[in-house]
Amino acid sequence: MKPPAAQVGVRSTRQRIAVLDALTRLDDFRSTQELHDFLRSESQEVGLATVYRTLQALSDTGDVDVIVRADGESVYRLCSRHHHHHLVCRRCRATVEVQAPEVETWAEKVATDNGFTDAHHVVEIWGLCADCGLGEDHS
Amino acid sequence: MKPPAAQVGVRSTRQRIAVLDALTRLDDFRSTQELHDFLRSESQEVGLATVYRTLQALSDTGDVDVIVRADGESVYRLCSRHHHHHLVCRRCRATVEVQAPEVETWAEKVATDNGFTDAHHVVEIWGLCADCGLGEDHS
DNA sequence: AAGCTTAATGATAATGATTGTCAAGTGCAG
DNA sequence: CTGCACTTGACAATCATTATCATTAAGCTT
Repeated sequence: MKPPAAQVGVRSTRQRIAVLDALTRLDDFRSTQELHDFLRSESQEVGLATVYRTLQALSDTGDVDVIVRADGESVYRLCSRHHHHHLVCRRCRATVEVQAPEVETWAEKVATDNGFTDAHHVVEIWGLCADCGLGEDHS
Repeated sequence: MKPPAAQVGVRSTRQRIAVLDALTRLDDFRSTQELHDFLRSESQEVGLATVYRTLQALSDTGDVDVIVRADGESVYRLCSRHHHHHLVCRRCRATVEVQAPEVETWAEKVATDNGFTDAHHVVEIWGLCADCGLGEDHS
């Protein structure tokens, strides 16, 4: 009557291992497309849809951090060593990574004080970098 | 030589007034599409593209707050002049406004230290509010 | 090792939010 | 009132992400 249920569960595939390995080595927030390009640059053939699916699964299980950038694109990073933020030039897109222990503490406190749990935060600073801000003249 | 420059600046149009008015009455984070639907439900005919443009302009001038939801969609809400941040429940979307003088100072310093000028920043804290975090069980 | 069940993959179409285009409309200084 | 630059709106174009579905392969079972 009952078919002999072959198996149930998550399988370990070449593709998943490749994505996880890439995340380990990149160690920074990357979009799905970037991860996909990176894998291709190493001749690791993994379908784009599979990268999407894998990242989604990893984020569901909490193995990777996800943040949604200002343009709406999601970026992923292996959970979760040194958390840092970004200072971005709104003109040339130059990016500086910023550490901010005090902000981490502050965010955690704000969340706790308001009864929130399991809090994450996103901090982005936009401005004009030294080069772009020189002859700048906008109201 | 110089053409008699009819005018320069932002104009007050029926559409912009309608969007602003809708934001005033809704008083909560709404997506562009939601705003557009709301306007149509009141027979306020405003093109979708115009709603997008208006919200974008308002966010550029700092008249509305923008946050990017977890699904990548941007949502807007009229905001008071004073700069503040948000603590948002990722489940029920309850929002708490947060003041953070120390973060303002920090962001300004980070920008200046790196040669950036005219800096703005966005700080969002996501978590589970007291209600939603109660029987929570996510690995 | 071979069979077998079903999760996983990948090529591609579909979706949905947002932006670009451009002819037609309109606020407002003169 | 007039003219022009700012705006609008209908629709095409983008672009990230998701759905589809036939094919491949992980890993129990025998």
